[in-house]
Amino acid sequence: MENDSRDGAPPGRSERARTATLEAALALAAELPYPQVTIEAIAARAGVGKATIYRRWPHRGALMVDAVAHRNDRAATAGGAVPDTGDLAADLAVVLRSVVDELARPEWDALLRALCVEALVDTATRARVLDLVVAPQIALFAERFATARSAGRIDDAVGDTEAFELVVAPVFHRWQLRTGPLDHAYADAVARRACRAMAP
Amino acid sequence: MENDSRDGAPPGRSERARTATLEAALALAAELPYPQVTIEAIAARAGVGKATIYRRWPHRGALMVDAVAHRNDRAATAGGAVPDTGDLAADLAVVLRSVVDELARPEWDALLRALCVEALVDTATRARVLDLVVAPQIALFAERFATARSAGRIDDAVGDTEAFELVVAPVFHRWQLRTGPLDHAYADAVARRACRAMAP
Amino acid sequence: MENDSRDGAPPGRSERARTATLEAALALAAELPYPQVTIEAIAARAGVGKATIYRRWPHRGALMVDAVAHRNDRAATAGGAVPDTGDLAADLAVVLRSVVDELARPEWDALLRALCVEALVDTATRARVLDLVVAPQIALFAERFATARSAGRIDDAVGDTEAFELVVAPVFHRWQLRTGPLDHAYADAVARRACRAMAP
Amino acid sequence: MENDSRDGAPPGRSERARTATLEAALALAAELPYPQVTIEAIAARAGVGKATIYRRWPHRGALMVDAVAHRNDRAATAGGAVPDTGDLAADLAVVLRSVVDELARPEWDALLRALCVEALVDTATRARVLDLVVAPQIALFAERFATARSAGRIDDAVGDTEAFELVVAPVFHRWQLRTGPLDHAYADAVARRACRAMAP
DNA sequence: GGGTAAACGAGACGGTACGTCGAGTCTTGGT
DNA sequence: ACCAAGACTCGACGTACCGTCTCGTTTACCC
Repeated sequence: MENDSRDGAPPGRSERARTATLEAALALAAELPYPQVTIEAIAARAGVGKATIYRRWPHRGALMVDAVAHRNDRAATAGGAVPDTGDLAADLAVVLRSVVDELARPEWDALLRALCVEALVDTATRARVLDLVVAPQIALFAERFATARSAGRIDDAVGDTEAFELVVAPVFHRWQLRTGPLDHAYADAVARRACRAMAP
Repeated sequence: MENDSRDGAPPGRSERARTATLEAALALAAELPYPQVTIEAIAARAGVGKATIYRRWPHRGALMVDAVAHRNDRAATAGGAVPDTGDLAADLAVVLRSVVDELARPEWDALLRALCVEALVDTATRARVLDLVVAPQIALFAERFATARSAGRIDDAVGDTEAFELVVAPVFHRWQLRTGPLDHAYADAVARRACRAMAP
Repeated sequence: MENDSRDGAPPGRSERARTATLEAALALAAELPYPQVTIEAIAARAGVGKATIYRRWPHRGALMVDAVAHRNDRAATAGGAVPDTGDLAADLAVVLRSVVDELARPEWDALLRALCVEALVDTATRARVLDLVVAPQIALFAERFATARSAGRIDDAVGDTEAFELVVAPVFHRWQLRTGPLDHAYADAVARRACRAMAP
Repeated sequence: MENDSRDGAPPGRSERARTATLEAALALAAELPYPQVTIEAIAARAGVGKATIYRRWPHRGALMVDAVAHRNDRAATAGGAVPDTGDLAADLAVVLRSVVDELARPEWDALLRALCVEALVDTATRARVLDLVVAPQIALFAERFATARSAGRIDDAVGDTEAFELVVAPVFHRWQLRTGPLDHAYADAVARRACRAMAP
């Protein structure tokens, strides 16, 4: 169960090095401005040689993606699936509120910003972010969307990704550009509006 | 006589150096991966001393923001105001299509990614981006929103920023994370859904 | 009386600028490591524009030579001529002792080191040092040497320069390389040995 | 295996980098005005990173001293010991002539001037010059002085350093300030006079 | 005594080198 | 056999001066 280097790397004696590296990356991303989260600093913090890092990841971006995925493995991210009380807007509001709360925590905020930077700078990294971080998030919503769709609350023409975007994009946008306060009120408003947008 | 600096800005005697720097920054951002858009490269391309750049801008981020603002000064942003045919969804669709088209142009795509990177890395830069780039965009929509609001197509509770986010955020999200194709069809769908979301 | 720029420069309104520059150069040479005695620092200290300095001197070396000459104009350097008590060795010892004392004063030490650096780095400057600083020193000894020569204490084959070198070179050498203590005892020994060396 | 650094010196793994740096420094000092002998130029010429130089030497001065010492290691200094024909003046004249000849070679002249500049600018460097360059020279004379002393040609009160200075200082002085021609005739005269000066 | 030209202070300009830091590669020792 | 440690080359960082160049602003001289 993932005790192996992610991409079929030689069975590598030390899972330890891998874990230490990922943890160090997470820790540094949380406590330093991102440009100071250098491979050198990560290696030092992890008590690992730089070569050991380069042997496993081609660049910092790839490492950071794995670090976030690693973190998400440990804590089933945003509390698992979307609740289903029958009231779609309310259920989405609950999730968005918790998303907003997480984004308010500096570590997670910094980590996500780091991830976005890497995704913006390199296309391949962006694809990895999509697969390992965004797609799982969409999957968490998919089930609830399916229910809502069969209850006639979501237009059949609106796919899971599209629905996800209607719900999450405004929060993402406001988080990244800080066009306004990112609070529970905003989460509620977005949930409500998104429901209307998706309605048949 | 061109011996004037921007807006009574402190020092800058020669506008020439300023302009050359901004143009060089734009050109390099368009043709190189962003990490290679170094101050050194910009200075060389602009035929300007590094010190001249550092005398005007504290870091690359500030310079890039000004470069984008400079570009927007020259080309009245994305074609000026939002059209008003009376059909809000159609009008927004027109704008979103042109936004999508612009984002498909590699130079603008690269430039915007650069801007986002800087905004993600430094809070002060993010604020500048908001003021100099995002706010003007919102302003372009504001008039149309006002009309729509008085025509009863937008809920009075939805402010300009909020409305802007409902319209633009999904496109922004898809552009940044490439969760799906970013084309005219998507622009139309988003415009339509956003209108419903904003309705009273 | 030297109230004019040294080399027939246009009648130059301000002797003040010239003097202030030279004094600033002397002051800085006395208080800073020589590499920090920059034209920029001298200009700032003198309250003078950099261009004003470059208008008068082609490089720092030329400026420093003039500065030393300026200083020597003010204070008839090492107390004027060599005494003549009839005892050559004793007379020379008196002078060498005062030379040693001067070299022990940090300002003069630093200034001379600066001068030597410039002379070592540029041939033209070396020539100027020779003319404006060393030759006058030799001249101070010449009269005493003449007396000694007619008293049969100096071989007629030994010219003034040669005699000067026999007397001063060991002190200069020891000052520059610190091969040993540079004190009155050494001054006396050198004076005595030099007399024997010069004898017919 | 050449993997050894100088004298059990702390880090330096590759002797290659060290040697290349020293040779480059010597070459550049011989062919450029000293202010152009920059660390950057040395690194480039040596095919070595600047950091590698700074890792080994704190400033250019220290590097130049080692470079000269390195050169002297390769070519047993100025032809080895002072000859001993029984005639002290003649023996010293031979040596001084070869010193004069060496100083006439532009490379050695330039190198020595560089060394003097560094010694004049920094006290610690001066001490290193003394230890690594001057002291060995004195040692070469010491043996001959000892012989001469027991032959009653040198006053017992004149130590090796003092004797060395009497012999070499005039040449050094004339070399540095060019008070007159630096040729064999001068070498002979100085040797002769120095012998008289040292006599009991 | 007012008008003009020069020299001035200030300091921005295009450059070069500084000394530092990190990237990514490679070598050495230790376990 | 693999790994931490860290030296290696390379290149960008941000700073400091270089020597040149505009700028207005004083003077000092000549009408």
